[in-house]
Amino acid sequence: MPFQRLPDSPRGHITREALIQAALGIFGRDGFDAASTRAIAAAAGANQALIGYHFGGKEGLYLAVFEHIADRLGEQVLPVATSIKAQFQGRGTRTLNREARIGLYLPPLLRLLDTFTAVLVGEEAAGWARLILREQHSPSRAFDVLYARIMGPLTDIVGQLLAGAVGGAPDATRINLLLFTTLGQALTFRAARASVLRRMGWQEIGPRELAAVQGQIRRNVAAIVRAEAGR
Amino acid sequence: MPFQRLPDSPRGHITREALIQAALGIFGRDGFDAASTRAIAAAAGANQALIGYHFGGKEGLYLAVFEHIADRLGEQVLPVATSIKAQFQGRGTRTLNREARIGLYLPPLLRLLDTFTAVLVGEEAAGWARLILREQHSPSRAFDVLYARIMGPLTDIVGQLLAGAVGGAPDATRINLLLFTTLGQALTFRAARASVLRRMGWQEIGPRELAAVQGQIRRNVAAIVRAEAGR
DNA sequence: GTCTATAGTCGGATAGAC
DNA sequence: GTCTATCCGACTATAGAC
Repeated sequence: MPFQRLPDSPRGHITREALIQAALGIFGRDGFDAASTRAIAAAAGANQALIGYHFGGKEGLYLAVFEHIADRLGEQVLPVATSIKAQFQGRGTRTLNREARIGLYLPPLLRLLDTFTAVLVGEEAAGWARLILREQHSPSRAFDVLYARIMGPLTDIVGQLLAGAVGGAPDATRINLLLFTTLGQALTFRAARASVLRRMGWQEIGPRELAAVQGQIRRNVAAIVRAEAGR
Repeated sequence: MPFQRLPDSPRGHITREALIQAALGIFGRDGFDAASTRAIAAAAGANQALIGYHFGGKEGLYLAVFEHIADRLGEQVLPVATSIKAQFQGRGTRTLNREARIGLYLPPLLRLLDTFTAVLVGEEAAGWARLILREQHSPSRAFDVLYARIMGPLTDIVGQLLAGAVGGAPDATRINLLLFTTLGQALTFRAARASVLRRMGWQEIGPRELAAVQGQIRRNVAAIVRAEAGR
């Protein structure tokens, strides 16, 4: 007996979503402090007082924006990540030799990094980046949301793949250093974007440039993993 | 006949410096928008109206802060960089074989990266980072100052060392991709600091942690360079 | 749930005395 | 060069009608 579930009070729900969407854009463009609730309300086509009603205030809206970011990021990178994870469920690595380990774990690692890089330099992440980097500098409750839902699961999986490829415990310091130096290779193209564009002479990081970046990261990570596995 | 040179109007000069110093701290902690000229003046022990007098306004002070950052960064990384550069003045790379190139260019590259990493994760860069990352997202005139005086020269030298080690033109796309993926390995530990600390279980990135990071980056870059030079 | 109106604050800039 | 005093705009939050 299939029937359409009614969203609880449709009007309010629509307003909420519009405000979050607008806030994402304005917070992302101007940063938390420079963004005004007036501008957000205007962009959402909603009344400024409704921010107080729906989210309690500017900070509450900011937190709701991070929930939204976590949703979207989760949709984009976690499916790839968890499908890979499932593939290796409960598989021991002790029995494999060096070449077998690399052959098994490196390809999915490189695929996951491709996805991560694409999301990171993509259009949509531009606004998120400013907010996320702000949280990295002075973490608030929003960082907890982000870490629990995205950073944690993501680093877990990349760490497991790295550990599988080079051998060792997934949470050992050595693997974690490998992990962050690996992710950092992609992160630069977002965090140091202006410097990259200026030196490269690029106007944007479009599909062509993305492919070049992904290729370089692939080669780098392959080289690193082979070197680290070689002892 | 040695005599003390009088700074041009001593009082004003002292006030200027105090304001810049205070602004560095407050802009760095709170960001440009959240920082107030009142708080900066208070921290400097100066009068709020003097910001207008000396710098024309908040934005002028912000720019002056970047000049200061460029000064300090220049003192910390450029000496190492230029001493290395002098060492390779006018040296051609065509005549060297693979092993000779690596032996010649890799060690100074790794030394320079050590310095870069140390400065980046160091205490003093904490405040700068927020401001610099903001400029990477939406570059203003302050970015021009920073790029011309620091990022440009630094990337030039690292690019030359990489080009020397793997062979090729220093400004080719391939070298530039190598360059940014290399620098990015250090950048993460500043830009994604909160995530690093949480996953690593570190309280701070002190001398011990810095050494571990530097070691990993050394091994990574060595592996990458050897792989890239190998064709 | 949505609106108007406004209270209450705080910010950057600046005039003008010293 | 430095200070006090103040202007004026912009902001967030909220009271209260609908």
